[in-house]
Amino acid sequence: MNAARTAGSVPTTLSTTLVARLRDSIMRGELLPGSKLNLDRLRAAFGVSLSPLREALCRLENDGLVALIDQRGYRVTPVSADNLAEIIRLRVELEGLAVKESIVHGDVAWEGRVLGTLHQLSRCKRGARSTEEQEAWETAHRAFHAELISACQMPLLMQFCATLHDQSDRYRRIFLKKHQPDRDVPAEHTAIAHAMIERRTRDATRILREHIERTGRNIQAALSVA
Amino acid sequence: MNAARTAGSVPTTLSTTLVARLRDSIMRGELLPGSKLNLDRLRAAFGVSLSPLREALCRLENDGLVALIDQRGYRVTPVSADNLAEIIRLRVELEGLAVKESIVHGDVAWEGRVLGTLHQLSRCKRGARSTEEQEAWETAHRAFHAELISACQMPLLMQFCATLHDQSDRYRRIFLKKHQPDRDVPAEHTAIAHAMIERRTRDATRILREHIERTGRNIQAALSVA
DNA sequence: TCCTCCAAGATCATCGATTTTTTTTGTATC
DNA sequence: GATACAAAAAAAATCGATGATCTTGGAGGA
Repeated sequence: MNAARTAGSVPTTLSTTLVARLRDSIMRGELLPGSKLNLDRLRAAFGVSLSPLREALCRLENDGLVALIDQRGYRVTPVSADNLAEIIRLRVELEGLAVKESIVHGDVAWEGRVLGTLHQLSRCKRGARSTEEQEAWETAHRAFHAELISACQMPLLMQFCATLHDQSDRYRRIFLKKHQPDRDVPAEHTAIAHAMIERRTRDATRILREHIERTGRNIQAALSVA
Repeated sequence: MNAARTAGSVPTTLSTTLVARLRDSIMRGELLPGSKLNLDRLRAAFGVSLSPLREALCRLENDGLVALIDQRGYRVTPVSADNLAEIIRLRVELEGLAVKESIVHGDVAWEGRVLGTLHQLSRCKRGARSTEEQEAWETAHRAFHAELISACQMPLLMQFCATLHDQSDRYRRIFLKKHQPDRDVPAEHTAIAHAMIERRTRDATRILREHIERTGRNIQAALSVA
């Protein structure tokens, strides 16, 4: 899963391109949680045939963004407080484990990549005006978190983390649209990166946990109002 | 994922039926790890068209049993010592977490279901002669492990565990085909079940870990010979 | 003898149309 | 006015065929 995002190669098939386009629509909340996905309308909207569309949707199922019910088509995965709570809980557990392993196995090249993505992220403006700036921040943010755990030498774990991260991002992007950052997020990112590079395992996992859980609480608050 | 297996409803679409049939073929090792899956031959072999076949394969990707490469078709997921090691490691971590939560949230009905599946498992003969008996044991074994963690109230975690369990089962079924059980597996199952019901969290997680890791070591041994 | 390039065959990806199932709508009955 | 049934419409699932891409094997040249 996340093939279109993690693979370095250029997407060559229509299906693969569609996966990315559909994912963006869902992540941005254009396709609302729980809403039915009419295949014929989607087909027309994206200008493709049914085969690649079905395949793309099937691949999004891996990422937990859509769900298929036999004879009844696809729906965007619904949101709920319970579901969000589990995502947060699992992110803490799994990213925590991945961070520990990354600290053990990371070499100098990895340290460089972590600082590199941190720098790129710092150059993006949060709460940006334009959509492009916002997208740039999202991409950089995702890349940074992926890089932190990239040295853990556990591909499956990295995949689980990426899936959970995507799902949690969807909640954040839908429910914290107008939310002004109430805390110094860049400082938190810097703190995590340095703790990891300096092999302060306890600090790294603690800061990461607080980082994830605080975002989770903010979303929960917005979710319970809606 | 694992929809065909976990859902109580009867599979109604061709795709859903195909998922189960293909899964069995891969789990049994009939379709060899790393082997290319020729769509045309599979289509003919199963007597279906390309559309449901592609969809079924796509769904098996979720379970990590096949992998798609653009313009180059599907392959059965290859096996490796590293991959197995990660599966074992993650099973210990994730099932361990799920067991703890299940112990916290499990009620009397759950205790009953655990003992029920344990009993059914005990009535199946391991290392059975016939294929049917072997399949019956596999099904009962999977159901037992699923029931242990069914009270954890974390659907995503249960899904992760089911996926990892399937993958680890594939290794066991392929590489321990002729393997005679070298230990008292039924006693281990009984010990885990009772530890959980009696809320001895430390015992439960420890026995489960040993259970998983010992099987893992046996497979690793067979794998390194092959 | 070995390498490179090209054409033929095989295979994957996509399409438009058909079949099957579900959902909606309209009508008759209680 | 509500409920049950039947027909029509909508939608999903599947199919067979076409177009695009990759792979294989052989001819030509170094």
